[in-house]
Amino acid sequence: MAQTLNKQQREAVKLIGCPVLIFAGAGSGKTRVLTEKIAYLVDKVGIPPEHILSVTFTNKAANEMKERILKLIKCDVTKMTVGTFHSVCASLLRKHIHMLGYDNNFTIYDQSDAKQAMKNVISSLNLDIKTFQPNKYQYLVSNLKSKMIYPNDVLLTTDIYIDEILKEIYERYNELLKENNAVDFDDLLLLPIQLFKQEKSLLDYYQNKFQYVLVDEYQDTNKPQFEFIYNISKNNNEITVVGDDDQSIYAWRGADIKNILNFSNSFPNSKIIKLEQNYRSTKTILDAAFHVVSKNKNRAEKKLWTENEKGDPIYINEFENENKEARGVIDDVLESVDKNHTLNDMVLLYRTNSQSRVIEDRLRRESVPYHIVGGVKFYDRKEIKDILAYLRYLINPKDSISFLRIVNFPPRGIGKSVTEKIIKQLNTTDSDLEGILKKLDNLGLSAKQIEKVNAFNQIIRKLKKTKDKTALETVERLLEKIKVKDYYTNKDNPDDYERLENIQEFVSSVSDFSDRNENNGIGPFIEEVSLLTDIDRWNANEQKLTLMTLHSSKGLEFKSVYILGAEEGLLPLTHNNDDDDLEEERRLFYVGVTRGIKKVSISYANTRRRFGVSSMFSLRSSFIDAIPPELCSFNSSSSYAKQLASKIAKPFKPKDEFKINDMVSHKLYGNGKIIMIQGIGDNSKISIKFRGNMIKKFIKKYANLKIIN
DNA sequence: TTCACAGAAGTTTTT
DNA sequence: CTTCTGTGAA
Repeated sequence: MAQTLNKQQREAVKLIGCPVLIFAGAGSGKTRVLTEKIAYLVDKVGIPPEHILSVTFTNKAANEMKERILKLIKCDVTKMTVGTFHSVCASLLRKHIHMLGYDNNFTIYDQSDAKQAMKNVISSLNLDIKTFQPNKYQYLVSNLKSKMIYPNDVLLTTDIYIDEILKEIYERYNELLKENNAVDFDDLLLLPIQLFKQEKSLLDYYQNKFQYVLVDEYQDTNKPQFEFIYNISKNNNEITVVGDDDQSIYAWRGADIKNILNFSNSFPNSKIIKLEQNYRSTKTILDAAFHVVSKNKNRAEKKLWTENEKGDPIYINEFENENKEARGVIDDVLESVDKNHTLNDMVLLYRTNSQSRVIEDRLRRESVPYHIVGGVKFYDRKEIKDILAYLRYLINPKDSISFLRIVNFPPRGIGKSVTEKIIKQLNTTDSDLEGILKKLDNLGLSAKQIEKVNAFNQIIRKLKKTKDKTALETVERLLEKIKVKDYYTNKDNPDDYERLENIQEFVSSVSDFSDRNENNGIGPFIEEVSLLTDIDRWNANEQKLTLMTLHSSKGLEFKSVYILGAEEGLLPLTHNNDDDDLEEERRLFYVGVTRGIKKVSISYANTRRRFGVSSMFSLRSSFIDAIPPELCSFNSSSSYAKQLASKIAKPFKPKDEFKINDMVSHKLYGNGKIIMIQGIGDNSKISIKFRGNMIKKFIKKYANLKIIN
């Protein structure tokens, strides 16, 4: 990174008084420009921090931005509003959503909650769940919302045709959410716009509050996001957006490339600045990436350049199958670690989350520490969602989705017949969930059933007393009350052990939250958790190898980048032969390649298992063929296989560092002695005798045992 | 009501 | 190959 700003960067920083669009290519220092601009606005122009709104793509980026501003100038960054669209909108709604008939303690539904809600809607409309798949309808509704098409807009011109049934489902879904005092991710963006429309004074307030607006990754904004910032800044005209049409990779979730391409029309008298000097990558990497993306018809003409060296060629590696690919790539990673790289210099990128499995298996065998971004997210795990559901229900007693999740978990004898009666009452009368649970008499329940529901009510009532304590206290009390640890300990399912560990990790994250924040009740905790993305939990400084999807890698950089599975049908991933889709895949590939600083390796496998069984032959990606061969170094399968043969000749032997009679320590149970080992490798089962002759059996890879002397 | 088992279905990408 | 769903027995 250059020490001083170049001419265009400087211009972008200092240009105020009109809307500014910065076309910033990969690695051109756009985040730096945004940061410097904010510092300039505060320090030189004299705009108070509280009048600045800066929107980033992830919470992580927001935090980094704040830190970087602090390094440049002295100011109170906490007064500044820096965050993602979703988090900014959420905190706005916390203050004003009552104007729309919700309570300010509303719950934010993530997509699995939304799916559950959709499922309830479809069955309450007596529709066949097989024909009207909740998944599909949730997707359809979300798509409509992200285009700001409402139930009453029966449009034949859009690509989604709203028929009567979709309309009814859509309407009923919205009603259900409102009855639950809940919003989904789309509502988070839509409701503020509705508020602005409805309450003119509120719009005035925010126009006045946010005198200067900055937006990062502008190419990936959708219609509601555009409306949001447009409303706020249309009078002041003090707005700076940064984006790169070549890196637009979220059209599938409603991001509208027109937002960036038509910026000048939306904001009159705007100026455009182009940042075309790349400070990140080698000439070779840039050249290769350009040759791929320039195949796109739909793109603004531009070319990045760099003063950096030519550097290594692009390494193209062919493998027989996905297992050998994983092995080959990891061998290369380990070799680099021996030379001049550390594990966190490198990243493994792939198109679909499911590709991580084979890689993980290999990494575990080699005992390489790694971290996966995405996939099954931590807060999406069943055991964590259950606990969160309790917390959410404590805050928002109208939340029927959370209620249904916890009313019989851990099992307390409240079954389908009871919950169905409650839900029916909810759907057919005006009373809300809270009211129904207060008087159970007229539900037609047996005395025993009433007793059980009251036992549940009792637990909730007791927990409510700690509601205003710190999140940590509430969670600890909760775990104690519902005896969830006992529930998982007493069953003999090997997965349950991992569940316990996750709960433990959850508790430490709550504890961490309580330490970190002054305002540390369960409300703020849930708010943070529901808007946290996986990348926010990722620590780039840890000595671990990072694995993530190409999508997640946007905005990051690594000394060495591996792109796996570059095969036709996988990257590009094609479901139909739409040109627009192919162009987006190409941009995705472009994003991946341009993450690299020094070295980019691309690999593909000749056969790849999908759905576990069927092995199919695959062709190498056309994206590879778009890179001029003189920029590449090819490793064909056969020669690579030979190289490998000499290296891999020594048979792989699992590292079983545990022996019978070893003393080991365990996070939960303390110290104990190994009395039995069944099987070998990571999946072996280890029996340990702890204090008081308590014997527990663990799966090695999950147990996290440490040898003690 | 709960648990266990069998069968079916499913993979883009994420706030 | 996994994860979810539905069915039947205790």
